[in-house]
Amino acid sequence: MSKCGRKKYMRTNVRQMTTETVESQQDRSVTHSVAEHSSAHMQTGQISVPTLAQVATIAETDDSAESEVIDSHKRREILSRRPSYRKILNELSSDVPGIPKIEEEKSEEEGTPPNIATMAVPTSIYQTSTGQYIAIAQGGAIQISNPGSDGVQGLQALTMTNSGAPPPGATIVQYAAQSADGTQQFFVPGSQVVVQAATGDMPTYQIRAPTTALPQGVVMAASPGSLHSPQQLAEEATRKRELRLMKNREAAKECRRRKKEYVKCLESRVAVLEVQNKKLIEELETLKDICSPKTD
DNA sequence: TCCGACAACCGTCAATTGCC
DNA sequence: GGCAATTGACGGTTGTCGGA
Repeated sequence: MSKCGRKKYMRTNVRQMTTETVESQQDRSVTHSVAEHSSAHMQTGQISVPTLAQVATIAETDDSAESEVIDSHKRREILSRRPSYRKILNELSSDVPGIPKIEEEKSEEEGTPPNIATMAVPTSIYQTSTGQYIAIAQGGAIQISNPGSDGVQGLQALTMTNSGAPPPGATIVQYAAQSADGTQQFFVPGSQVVVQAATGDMPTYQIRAPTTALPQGVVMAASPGSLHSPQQLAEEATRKRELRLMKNREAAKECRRRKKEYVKCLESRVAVLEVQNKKLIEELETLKDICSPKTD
C-alpha cells in the first residue's frame, strides 16, 4: 500500500473527527476544547496555538451559561482558517510597541531585509543530478542551493549582467556535474554558460560562451514548449509535481519558522505583561498604604 | 547496552485565503 | 475563476534521556 494512499484514508477520517470535535465542543466551554486540542497534539510533538478568534471566543464564553448560545457566526469563526502568523503578529505589534514585527517579503524594488539581502524570489527551480538546486529568479539571478542546508546558508547567488526577459516557455538550464577542466557548468539562456571558477568556502562563477558540446552526464530541464507524446506529458506532469512539492516543502519550513517566532513573541509578551501586572499590584498596595489611615 | 517514551523536525496532502 | 501562498494535520525519522 502506498504511503500517500494510507495517509489520505486516515486523514479523511481524522479531519472529520476534528470538525466534529470542535463542533461538539460548542456545548461545553471552549477553553476545554483548546486544551484538549493542544494535549492531543502534544502526543505527536506538535505545538497548537489557538487562533485569535479562538482566544476571543474563550474570553467571551468563559461563562458556561453563555457557551450554549454561540451563534453560527462564532462557530464559523472558530472553524475558519486562521490568518497568517505574520498578520497575527503584526496585529499584536501594532498594539504593543515592544513586539517586533515579522518582515513582509518585499520585492526587489522595495529593497530586502538585511537577513535575506542576497535572496531573490525564484521563478524556475531545477534539481541537478547531484542533488543541488538551481533557481533562476526574476531579474536573472541564479541561485545554487545545496541539499541538506537551509535556504540561506546553502545558497549561492549570482546575477547575470546581460540577462533579459527570457522568451516564454523557453527557459533552459543545463547542468554538468563536472566539465573537462574540473569546474561546474550551468548552461543558461542566451547560449551562455555559467562556469564555476573557484570552489571552497567562497565559490565564484563566471558567464562564458560554451566551448564544447554538452558533456556526458548533463541533466537538462526544459519548460514545456512542444510536448506532444504521452510520455512527454507525463514527464511534464512529474516535473510540475516535483516543483510544487519542493515549493511546498520550502513553504512549510518558512511557515514553521514563522510559527516558532510567533510563539516566542507571545511568550515574551506574557513575560512583559506579568512584570507589568506585578508592578501595578505593588503600586496599588503602596497607594492603599498611603491612603488608608493607620489603625495601630 | 538495550529499549521505550518523548520531543523536535520534516515532507506531504488538503483546505482555505487572498490576490489578480 | 485561477493560482500561489499559507497552514492544519498526518505519518515518518532522528536524537535524547531515563530505567531495566
